[in-house]
Amino acid sequence: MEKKVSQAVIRRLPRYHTHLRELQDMGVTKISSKDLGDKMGLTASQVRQDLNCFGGFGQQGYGYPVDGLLESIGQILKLDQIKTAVIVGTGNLGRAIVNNFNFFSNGFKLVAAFDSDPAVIGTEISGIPVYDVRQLRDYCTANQPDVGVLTMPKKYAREIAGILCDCGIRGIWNFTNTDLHLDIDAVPVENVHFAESLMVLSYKIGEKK
Amino acid sequence: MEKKVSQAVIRRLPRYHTHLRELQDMGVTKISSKDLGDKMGLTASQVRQDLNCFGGFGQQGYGYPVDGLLESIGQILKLDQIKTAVIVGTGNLGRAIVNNFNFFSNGFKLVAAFDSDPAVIGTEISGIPVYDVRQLRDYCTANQPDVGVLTMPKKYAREIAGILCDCGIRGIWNFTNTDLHLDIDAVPVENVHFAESLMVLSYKIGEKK
DNA sequence: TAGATTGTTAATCGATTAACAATC
DNA sequence: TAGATTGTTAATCGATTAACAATC
Repeated sequence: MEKKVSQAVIRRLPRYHTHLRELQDMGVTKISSKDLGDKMGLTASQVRQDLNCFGGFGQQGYGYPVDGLLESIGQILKLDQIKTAVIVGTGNLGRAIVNNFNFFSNGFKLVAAFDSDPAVIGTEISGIPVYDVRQLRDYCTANQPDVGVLTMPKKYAREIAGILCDCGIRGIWNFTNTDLHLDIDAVPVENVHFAESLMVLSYKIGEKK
Repeated sequence: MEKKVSQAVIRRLPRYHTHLRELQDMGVTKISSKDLGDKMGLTASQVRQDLNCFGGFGQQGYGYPVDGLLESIGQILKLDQIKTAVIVGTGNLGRAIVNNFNFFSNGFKLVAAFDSDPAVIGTEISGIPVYDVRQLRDYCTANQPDVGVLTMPKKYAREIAGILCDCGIRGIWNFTNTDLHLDIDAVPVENVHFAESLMVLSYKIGEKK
């Protein structure tokens, strides 16, 4: 694509994907921008504008084919290109993610976990080996994982992110409730900040009072 | 406040709070909109516009007092008003949240957990009692918690959300990777959608390629 | 006082919505 | 064909940035 796509549109892409998959599961084969918009809480116009950032997936007088559009959005999101991930930190949250998160359906394969606790180093979690965090640099240099998942205490976030960037990581999925300021800003960071989310909820509740 | 504050501003409030707390910890007593903006990746102008949605916290020629501004933003976010929360679902993610998430520093007190697994019903997790999910309606009717945290499998999300709304819940913190469409849209929902976040990262990595 | 920096208005920029010709 | 619905341009709306008088 030539013209850059706005952040707002990018953040809606996964939602299109999810809703289209739902439609597919229900056996729906075509959908109009109007109906898809209603389902997602968007206007028909916005749906068409969003999709046309990437190409003309619809057909006049008909609508959009669910299967085709779902596949196209999957390709735009690169879900069809399997990328590898390592996770640093196997406390409760890290463990929850390793055990339950379906990396594969989001285009990822989790290949290794790292921790500093001797009690878990050398074990496996759901089939993923846990290595000593001191081996992180060597491992990443040798294996070139695509993404690092940060689930360790926030005080180590900068240091670990630095190591990952040194080794050529391509993206960071950050759960540490810290704004990472990477030296290399070519490395995209996606934050999942529980605390910020809950504070927003706190605010909204206050408003409704 | 009279004029409604935009979503974009609201989502930045927790970040102001976090960064101001950092400054406070470093012993900084005053900060200009310029310096705060630099720290957060915003323009000085935007910082001033944002803060002036809620009041004039600064002083010409001086800047903003860190302590005072931090406290004011805490009040805007209602962090000083303790609200109660119940969590539904004590799998890995639910357990991770119960064990590790600091509800208190975000203005909440977690009071109960619910699950359907007989093996955990009747136990405690970090001091929080786990009840049978079938008791959820009665418990909420009797105790009127403010917020429900959804960490159960997504297929139950609608049903549980319905029960919570029936009982007068004031907000929902939704981890189920589903868009909840509540009947009562007076109840705010905050989503923490891991899959959407990772898909966005997948997209961004693809762009950098 | 002079310098710094706010609060606030105006200008710009970008995103959403509306409109409609194209066309299946 | 007639009806439906897209792709796309134009209009509107809202958010960000710039500018500057007020003032500490």
